Amino acid sequence: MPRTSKPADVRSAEILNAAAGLFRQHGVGAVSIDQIAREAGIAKGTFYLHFQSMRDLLARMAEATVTAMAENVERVIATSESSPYETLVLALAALKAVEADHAPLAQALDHPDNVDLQERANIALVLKVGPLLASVIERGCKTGDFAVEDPLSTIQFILAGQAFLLGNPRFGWSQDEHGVRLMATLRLTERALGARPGSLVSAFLAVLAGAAPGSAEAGSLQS
Amino acid sequence: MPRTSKPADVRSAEILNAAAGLFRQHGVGAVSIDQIAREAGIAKGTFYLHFQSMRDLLARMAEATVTAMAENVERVIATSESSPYETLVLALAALKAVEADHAPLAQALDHPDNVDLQERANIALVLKVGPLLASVIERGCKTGDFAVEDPLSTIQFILAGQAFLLGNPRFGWSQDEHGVRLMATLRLTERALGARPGSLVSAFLAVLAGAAPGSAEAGSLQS
Amino acid sequence: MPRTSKPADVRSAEILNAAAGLFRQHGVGAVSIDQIAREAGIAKGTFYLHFQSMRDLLARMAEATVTAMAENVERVIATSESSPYETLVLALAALKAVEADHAPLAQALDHPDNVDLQERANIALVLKVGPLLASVIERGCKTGDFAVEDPLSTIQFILAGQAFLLGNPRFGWSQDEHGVRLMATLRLTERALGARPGSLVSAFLAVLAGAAPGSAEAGSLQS
Amino acid sequence: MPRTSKPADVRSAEILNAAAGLFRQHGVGAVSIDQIAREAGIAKGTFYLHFQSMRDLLARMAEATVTAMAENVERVIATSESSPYETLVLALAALKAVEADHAPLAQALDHPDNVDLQERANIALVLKVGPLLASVIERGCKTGDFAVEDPLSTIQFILAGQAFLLGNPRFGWSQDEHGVRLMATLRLTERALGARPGSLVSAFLAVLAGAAPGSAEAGSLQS
DNA sequence: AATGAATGAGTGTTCATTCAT
DNA sequence: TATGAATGAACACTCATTCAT
Repeated sequence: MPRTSKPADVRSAEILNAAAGLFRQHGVGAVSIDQIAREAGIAKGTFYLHFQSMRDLLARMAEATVTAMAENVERVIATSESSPYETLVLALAALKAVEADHAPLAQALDHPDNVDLQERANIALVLKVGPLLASVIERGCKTGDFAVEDPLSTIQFILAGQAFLLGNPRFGWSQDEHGVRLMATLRLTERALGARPGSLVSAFLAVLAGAAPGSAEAGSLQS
Repeated sequence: MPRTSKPADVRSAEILNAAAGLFRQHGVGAVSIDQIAREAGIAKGTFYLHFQSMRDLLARMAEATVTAMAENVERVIATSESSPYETLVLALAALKAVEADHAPLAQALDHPDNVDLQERANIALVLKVGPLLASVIERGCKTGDFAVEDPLSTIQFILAGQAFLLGNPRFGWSQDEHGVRLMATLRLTERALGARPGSLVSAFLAVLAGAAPGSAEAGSLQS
Repeated sequence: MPRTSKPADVRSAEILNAAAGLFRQHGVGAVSIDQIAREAGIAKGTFYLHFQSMRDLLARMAEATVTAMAENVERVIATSESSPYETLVLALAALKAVEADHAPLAQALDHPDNVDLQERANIALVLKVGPLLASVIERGCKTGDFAVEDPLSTIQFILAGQAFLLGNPRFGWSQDEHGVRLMATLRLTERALGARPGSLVSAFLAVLAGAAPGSAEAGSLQS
Repeated sequence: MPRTSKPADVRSAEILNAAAGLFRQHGVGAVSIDQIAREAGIAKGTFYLHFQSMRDLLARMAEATVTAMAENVERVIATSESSPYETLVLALAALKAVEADHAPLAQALDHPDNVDLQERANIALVLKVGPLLASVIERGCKTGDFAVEDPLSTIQFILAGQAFLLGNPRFGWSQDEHGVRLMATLRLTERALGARPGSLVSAFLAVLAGAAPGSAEAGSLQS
């Protein structure tokens, strides 16, 4: 009822945050625009001043998340002065960090019902982040750390498998099952990249033990 | 209006088939129970005699599909007398065959809107078919054809990556892009399984050149 | 809340009547489907079981009204054994009678806001009833009672003028003003049809004084 | 954003014109105040500085149109030195001219959805222009050119019939059908006014053949 | 006199589910 | 078992109007 005017981008962000919170609690499919407006402290009509439709909201939320992820990864790559091994692991960890930073936005993607939203992000991730990581691998190929024929296709496959197998809450892995699969993923990645056996695994453990960028329990990108 | 009584399982199968056809055409989200009932030639109320809800229908449809896939793979494995290489490739081909044979049920999963349904199937696939293929790999480890520490986790990751990266219509890969990623996937699989370089790729090409195994012997989904 | 099932045509008629009543009170533009459903004692969803949309309702209501008018006029013409003069006047009176018979359906057209609805009826009236009356006039031309070159165009013009000038509540004529215009209309019609001066006027007065078919205060067709 | 201040009547006229243009394109029912404001180059709030509501806008637009028509007719009558026949025909032509000159305002009334607006104009026309033409007819009665008892009622009926039957796009007359009805109308008018057979028809044809009077000298609606 | 972001009641429509027959 | 008319909560979205600036 009190009429508070705010810059468009601030309002958009508030709505996006309100929506993300509700999505996390109930899943995208169970949240109405009415609820979002209420949560954001605005009238229903105001929602439509900033978003064309629910679909529009979803798209923009997914885009914002992946953009943040790509930016994070890019920064890490540009900054890193370590070996390709560690750069790759740092980049993967940076990906995970977005979930902590952009909470609850990123976490909204976790709900079992949000497959649609999650998928948009995953696909954009494979397409946007894939090339970034491929460049790291190519560098590794020159240094002799890696040996792959088709870095882009390979890393995209790995991102896809990881996003789907480890990032999907529906599998309902126990912590142990998750750990086993994470290790298998790292070993698979080592082999796929033609890296020295154990190299990525140890680099990953080193990062975990070290500055642990992003989140302590790091391990999966999406979940 | 003609009141035809049928055994419960026959009716269920008819409804499932009617639904699959509509899902393929319009996507799950755009199909109402009204339409399904009409397509199945029954009254709306009758639908609820056989399915508790739309959610129930979706779950059972996904389950039926994956069950058929698992049965197909199992049959291939039990029958095959070839090397583990070829058995594995035959099994993967049998998996794909279900999509062709069990149309329109299997194909319904292809529609962009049906991610939810598709995912249920993919997850069940990873959980059900993964162990079957893992057993083939274990056999290969004993014969020295493969060398992996954790066959189950590894093949599950690969199934996941493949299901997501190659099975998802939203990526919109061109035929070329698809081919590149398929080859990268096979090479990645070779390495991940510790197989001789080129072995899987050539086995796969051999199968392709051969009798296109799998599709011919496929059974019916609802049987 | 009590679930009462009725034949489709009965329900349709009930809804039509409920709608007509509300339209008369508030005008078509101010009546929501919610209100109609409440008035008809059904759930909102039930409305859509019988009418595709509000537009559909309007169209069917207008059609029903005009159909009744045309049938009334046709019956009068078929039955009448009087002179063309009287037949014509009787037919015009029968038109008016529909308002009494089909109340409140016909009266709904009276509200100032219902121009759209009213117009559909008026147009259908001109097109459907025009030819019927034209046939009477043609008969009159042969008997020498009338003398017109183009009976159809002429009577359609007269129906149009009368529907608009006398049937439109927005003019807000006083009873006197209305009477003056009615008489002028009759004299104009006499002349337009080439009838003997005073003939129609007196026939009209005779009908009024006689059996007064339809409604006592007859005089205008639409209002 | 540029805050341009203008006299109230200029702004009103601009808004009226903007609205008329949109009404013509989309029909009154499909035009929002948002659109009108945008078209007029003002903010939404400014609209309400000049018009109380949409209803108000419609009423004033109809009034403006008819006022222009009445002024046109009055000017013709005052100026004309011809016979009552020709004066009458000239006046009727001047009426039609407004539709051409005051486009898009006048033409907005032509859209099928704008019946409400059209009607307001038609009614005002009958009430305002009717008396003007009646005076011409009265003059004609004195000169013996016409012979009518009640000039006002008669000409009002004729205006009504003509406005409704010939001015209503919903009838969908073909050009031929329209022509037939126009001629019938003229003959009917001759008879109704007691004019010499053929007199009006030939006067009308003469005017058509002449300088297409009316359109040239028409004034501006908002002036 | 002008702005335009904010309001919120209101709309038409859908559809999973129920239940009297 | 089967029917299908009836239900009604829920939904996305619109738009005339207000008011703080």
